[in-house]
Amino acid sequence: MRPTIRDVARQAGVSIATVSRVLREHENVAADTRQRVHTAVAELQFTPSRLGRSLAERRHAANGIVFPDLSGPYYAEVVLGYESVAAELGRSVLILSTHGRAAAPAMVEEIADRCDGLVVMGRTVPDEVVERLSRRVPTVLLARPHIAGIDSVKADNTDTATALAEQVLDSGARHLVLVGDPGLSPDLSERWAGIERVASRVPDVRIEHRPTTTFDEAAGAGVARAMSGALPDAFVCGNDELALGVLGELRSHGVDVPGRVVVTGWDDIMAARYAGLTTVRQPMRGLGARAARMLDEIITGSRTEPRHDVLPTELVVRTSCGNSRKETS
Amino acid sequence: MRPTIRDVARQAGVSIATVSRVLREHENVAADTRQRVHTAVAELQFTPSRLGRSLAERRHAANGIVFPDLSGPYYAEVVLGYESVAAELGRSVLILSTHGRAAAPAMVEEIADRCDGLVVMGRTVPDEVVERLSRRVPTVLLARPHIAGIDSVKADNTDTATALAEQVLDSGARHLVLVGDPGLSPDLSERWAGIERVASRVPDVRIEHRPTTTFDEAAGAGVARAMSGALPDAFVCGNDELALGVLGELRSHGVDVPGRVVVTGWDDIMAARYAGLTTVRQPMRGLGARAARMLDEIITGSRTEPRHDVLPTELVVRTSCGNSRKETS
DNA sequence: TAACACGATGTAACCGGTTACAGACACCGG
DNA sequence: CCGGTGTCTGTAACCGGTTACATCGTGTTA
Repeated sequence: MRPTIRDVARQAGVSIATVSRVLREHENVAADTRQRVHTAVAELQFTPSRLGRSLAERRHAANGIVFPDLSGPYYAEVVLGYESVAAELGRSVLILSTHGRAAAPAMVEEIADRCDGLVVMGRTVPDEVVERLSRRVPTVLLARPHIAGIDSVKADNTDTATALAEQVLDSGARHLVLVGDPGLSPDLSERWAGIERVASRVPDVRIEHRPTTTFDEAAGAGVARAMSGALPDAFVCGNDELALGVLGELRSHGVDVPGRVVVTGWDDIMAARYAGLTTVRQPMRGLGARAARMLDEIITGSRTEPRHDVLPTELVVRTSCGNSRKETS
Repeated sequence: MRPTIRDVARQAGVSIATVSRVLREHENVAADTRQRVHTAVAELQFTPSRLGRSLAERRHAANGIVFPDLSGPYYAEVVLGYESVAAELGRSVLILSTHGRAAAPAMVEEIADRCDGLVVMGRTVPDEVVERLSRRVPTVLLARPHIAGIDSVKADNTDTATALAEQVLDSGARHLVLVGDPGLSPDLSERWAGIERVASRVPDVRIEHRPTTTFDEAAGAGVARAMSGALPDAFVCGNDELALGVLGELRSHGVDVPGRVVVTGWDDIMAARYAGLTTVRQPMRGLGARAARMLDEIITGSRTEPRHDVLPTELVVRTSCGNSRKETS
């Protein structure tokens, strides 16, 4: 059995209060008493129980983050950014991947009860769950639409969607297919809205939607295959994985990209560079890091007014749309 | 203030023991009493405190995983596999990225104190720390050399290193450069050993080492640049990121791959497919999942003998070494 | 009808820390 | 020599649950 503070107290011949004082580095402990306690701690190899301490202090010194899935570079990078700031602030990190599970709300409640603050990402649990949660524990939304009174961080979708739309239209494309279900990701509806706004100002533009149930390469390839009979001028995809799927399917059938069709993605994952994909770079780690700091502000109470941050994104033009020369940057 | 079990007891007109019994679904509680408790719970929106419960039950219902970094697809995938099994087993997941920080051992001890079991990956903390840890909490090593008495899982390095070496030598290469520091990753030394064993059986093979301090593309590009004056026949890289860096550098200088030089990686990350990189596929999620199950076996006590599992890996031949036709599988 | 078993419930002691409060003791000035 | 002040330390009451054990009332059996 692991030693407790009472064992240390007995060994040092003092009370548990004194042991606690020494460990918490309180003042007003005589030097020789402090020494005796330290010796006892060392002899017993005592480390205070995190549980006991948390219960008494009424804080966990841990934060949580909830995301739909960790596959694909996007979420992993966000979580990494989050973890690194949380660690710097002396907090452990709990993760929960909801993975489309029906039990997600219960799982989120469970994790909420283990930490002092929680970040909830995009497509994980419904708004009413988030609202209930946020009443119990400080909450920051990440890549999710605002909810009144709850902090949020997201990457810009609208401005860069505009730039992306211009790039696509500049390439001469008029028949655009938007790949990905905006119902599955709040980011997507903003992106599509931005693109449609630009498109509406140009004559003869035709926009078609192709929702997918997942956001992976297989889904992208499926869309491209289904349209192989009547190709549009452009596949504008909701993320890079979809776009890479489209691109792979087209290229394997000898379709000239960007000559015949242009393709764009979103996120700028590593593979996008190697595939020459035109896309939008998001500050993935920055999102996680910012969320961690905002959460800390709420937890420590250094800020009380809610904040809604939008981090800038950047259009990255490569060969798949609008840049004829080879590029690997 | 959040309601406690005593508030519920008062509201329902019963004792806290009865409330606990109802919540834990013990038998021997009268139906109407149970009903009253449930009503009180609902009215107060009571949820038991995880801390109080953990303290009394002396278990956390949480597991931890420690890894060096989450950047790059490898660790993210492993963590994902781990999380999904842990969630299935009803355990929350704590993550800790040591990130080369000097304070890593202390951080690991901290996280160890928050969970019922811990997975420690490759290059995070020294063996003596792991041994101390494993005396306190069930531990599984992942992608780390065995330590007597401590469970471990890893992907096969030796067999596939043999296959890879044969592939490289079959391509005609005789002057091989091994990129990546085996001191930084236990996996690497096994891979290099396997390759050198094969090479030693072929006449006139010359092997050179080029350690790098990191495992990213920049490091790979740096090595290729440094050798541009006197190119070897093959760059055999410790992971895909290094290989992609090498490949990018070579191609941007018009070096013919695989005509003039062949390049191989390890891991089979997504970008490898798009870059046509010959590499070795690791069951990344499988590693995480297996570790989670092994840990569960130790925690529940369903197994007491240590186990050392090795998961199979697979050589994936693409254009960068040994396969002339285009491939995107 | 008394003895007994058993089901339902409460009491209180844990789990392992923190900390308010009180007490003991030494030293000071009037 | 006495009251006041300040330092050091211990007692005990928390934090919020679980559970062994005691208690009480009822139905069953000899």
